[in-house]
Amino acid sequence: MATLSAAQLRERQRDEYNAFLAQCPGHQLLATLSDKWVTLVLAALADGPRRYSDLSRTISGASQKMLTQTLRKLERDGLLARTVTPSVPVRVDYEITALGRTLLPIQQAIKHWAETHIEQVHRARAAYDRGDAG
Amino acid sequence: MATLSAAQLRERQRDEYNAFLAQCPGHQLLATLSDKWVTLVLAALADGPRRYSDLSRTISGASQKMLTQTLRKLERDGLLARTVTPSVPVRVDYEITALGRTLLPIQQAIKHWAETHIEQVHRARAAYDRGDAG
DNA sequence: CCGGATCCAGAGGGATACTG
DNA sequence: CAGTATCCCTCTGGATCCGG
Repeated sequence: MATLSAAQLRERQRDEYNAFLAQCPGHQLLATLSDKWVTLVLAALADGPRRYSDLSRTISGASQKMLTQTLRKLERDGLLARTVTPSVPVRVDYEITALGRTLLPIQQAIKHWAETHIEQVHRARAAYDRGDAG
Repeated sequence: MATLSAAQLRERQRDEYNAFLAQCPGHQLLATLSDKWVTLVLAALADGPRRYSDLSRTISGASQKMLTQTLRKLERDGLLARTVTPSVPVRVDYEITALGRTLLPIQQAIKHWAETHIEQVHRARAAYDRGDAG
């Protein structure tokens, strides 16, 4: 019998690729960037430090779970800094780091491409949905 | 009673934001870019046209469902072109479009940032996971 | 005030079988 | 060869309650 069935082989290759993806820097960045709330958080912090509750109000669509989770992830990646002031009700401030700031131009580039080409994309979609072949 | 409970208000704001996201060009692009297979497909087609089965072999981790779905989405967005040759076994070729090519520099920029800064991120993560506060 | 823990629904992704 | 249709399962994201 063969060492591996076709299905097993495919599965292994998929696993290998997933393992590769987990290592791939580009994909890690993409994963971060495309996170639903990351862009908002970074944008909110671009102007200066903010308190948790402040962010929560600004990014009003996010549940605290998601906001906290997003902030933790960004903090872990060194993209923003968390400062706890042990006053009586605790006070927590978040601030974008130098590393985090280097990400802003990338976001701008993406935004720029998107704004420049989105109409072409929309036209292509409209044509496709009409059933145009050429 | 109040017009809206706090929960209802939050829900509405979340819906509004989701609606906004669906319209936001930047996020649409991010959604495309961060799709698990898009990068691979675009990269595979950067050198020239390819047949479906060829792509399937190159991107061996993807199921046909995912490959087809990815190709369809990219075709719909006008990022690549699909050519059907009605020979006896049907032949389908995929080719990147001019619009699709303008995306490659963005991918490169992302890749570049990632490769340049990933070590800082990894160090930050290691420090964070060790429990370093500062 | 900040956020951890738990539970739950819905979307995304995959295996398999079938069609032109 | 190049898909389409179906079922299933994991994984993300959100609500809610609880603790420091």
